[in-house]
Amino acid sequence: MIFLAKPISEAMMRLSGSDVRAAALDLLDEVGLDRLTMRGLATALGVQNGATYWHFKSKQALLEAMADAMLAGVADDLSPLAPWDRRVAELAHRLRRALLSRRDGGRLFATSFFPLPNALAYGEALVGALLGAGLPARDAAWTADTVTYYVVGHATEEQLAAGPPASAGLPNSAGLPDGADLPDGGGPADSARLAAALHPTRHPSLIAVGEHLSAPHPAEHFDHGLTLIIAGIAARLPTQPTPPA
Amino acid sequence: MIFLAKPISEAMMRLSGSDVRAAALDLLDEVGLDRLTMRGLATALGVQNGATYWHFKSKQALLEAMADAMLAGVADDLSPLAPWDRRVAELAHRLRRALLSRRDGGRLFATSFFPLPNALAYGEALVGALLGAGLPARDAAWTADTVTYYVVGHATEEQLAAGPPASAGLPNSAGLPDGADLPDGGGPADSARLAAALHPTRHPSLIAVGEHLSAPHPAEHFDHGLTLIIAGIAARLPTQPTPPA
DNA sequence: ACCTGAACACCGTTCAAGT
DNA sequence: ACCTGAACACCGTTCAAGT
Repeated sequence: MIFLAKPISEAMMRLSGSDVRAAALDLLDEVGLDRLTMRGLATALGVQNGATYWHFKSKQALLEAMADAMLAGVADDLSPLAPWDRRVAELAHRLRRALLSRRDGGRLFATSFFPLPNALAYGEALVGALLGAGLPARDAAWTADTVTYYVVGHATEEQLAAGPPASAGLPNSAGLPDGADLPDGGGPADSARLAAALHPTRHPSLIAVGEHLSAPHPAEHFDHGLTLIIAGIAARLPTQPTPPA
Repeated sequence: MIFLAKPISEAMMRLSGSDVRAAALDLLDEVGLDRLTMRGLATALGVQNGATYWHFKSKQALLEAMADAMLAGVADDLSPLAPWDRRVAELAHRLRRALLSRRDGGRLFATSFFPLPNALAYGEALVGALLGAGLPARDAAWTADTVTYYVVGHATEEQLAAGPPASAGLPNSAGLPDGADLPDGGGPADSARLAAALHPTRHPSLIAVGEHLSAPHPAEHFDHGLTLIIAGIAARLPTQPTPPA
């Protein structure tokens, strides 16, 4: 009993940086980004308030580490012989999946800064695919930005539409009845608010497309825009689209 | 003197909701979104702490009002006879300009919710242009989303790259020497950090496009992606692109 | 109607001191 | 090396009471 290699209980265990990061990601799923607090994290870890600051110098540093951890594996084993457009689509889908894997993951990533390892691996693979398609350096870099803005923007909106019960109002909403009533998030409330704001003569086009303004099938919605962007890339490729004439 | 229609000094004046909103937008320019505080706003207005809560029920409500005020006029006088692609480009440029008109305007808009009047007017004009191009309802609605994600994502990144001295670290950085040393923001520091993180064998593509990763000409960078998206829209139009064969 | 004064329930961060 | 205890300097929000 005395020389157990790993203690069974986690209580009284010393923390590692990745313990802190993992607990922070779990807490994020529980409470959302706006309610994620260093004090709450310390409580979840069973330590005192300042303890986490030995592992991360600031909340911002922890958030960046969380963002990058969320992207683990996004660029792994990407088939290098697949055509460029399939590789781009695959990377976009993987980034989307990574961002959706945690509550408010899109916003978390968006407020982070760039040069962390998994984000770099994603960028490397994406730019590589675009260079492979024949784009010149400048176009490859800038096109990668366009794709990434789209993926992050889409994921952020999707998560905002799905789950603002705990993160919409700022930190305080203290006495909510913990309602897990609605099946799929906050969609219906949002689209009702939107419908109420539409005006028959001022917003004829919005009313004409009405039902499609709040997309109930985010995956289809995502693919629509992604396909659009990839079509735009293809249309500008040096040689490919129009056979010589 | 006694019956002056409008008092000369603003001191002791009662506030209107738009006074509060305007002061909040000015304060945003001064301190950035992360340091924008209800208490600082009250101080700037020369009133006590809780005074602003008579005009806006919460900080979130004020932020939404600010976001929409920032968009004032985005959809005004849009030439209805211009071709669809010019109208889309014009709207995208106008939204960009609106977001850039205030510090952290992109982030402010992104964390806001949708159905406010100026945002609706923008959406109406954009969807109208896309319907006019011949897109079916669903495609028009979803394509408008794609364009808007791009514009907001781009503006957010541009402002993040340009000005994080006051909003990068969370609210506390108390004792900074108020340095207005660097000419154009924080660009060089960021690209140095990025260059340092690049690894010759792990990131060959990123290194190959190196100089283009941090774009010094945001307007060109913006147009690149916008043109790409518009080309993607054109490529999917029901009839236009390929003459019958 | 509009604001003050004062409180309530929080925050992120630092840092001597302990082990 | 890793954490405690306690403090510092803040927050958003509410609300009786004033005018």
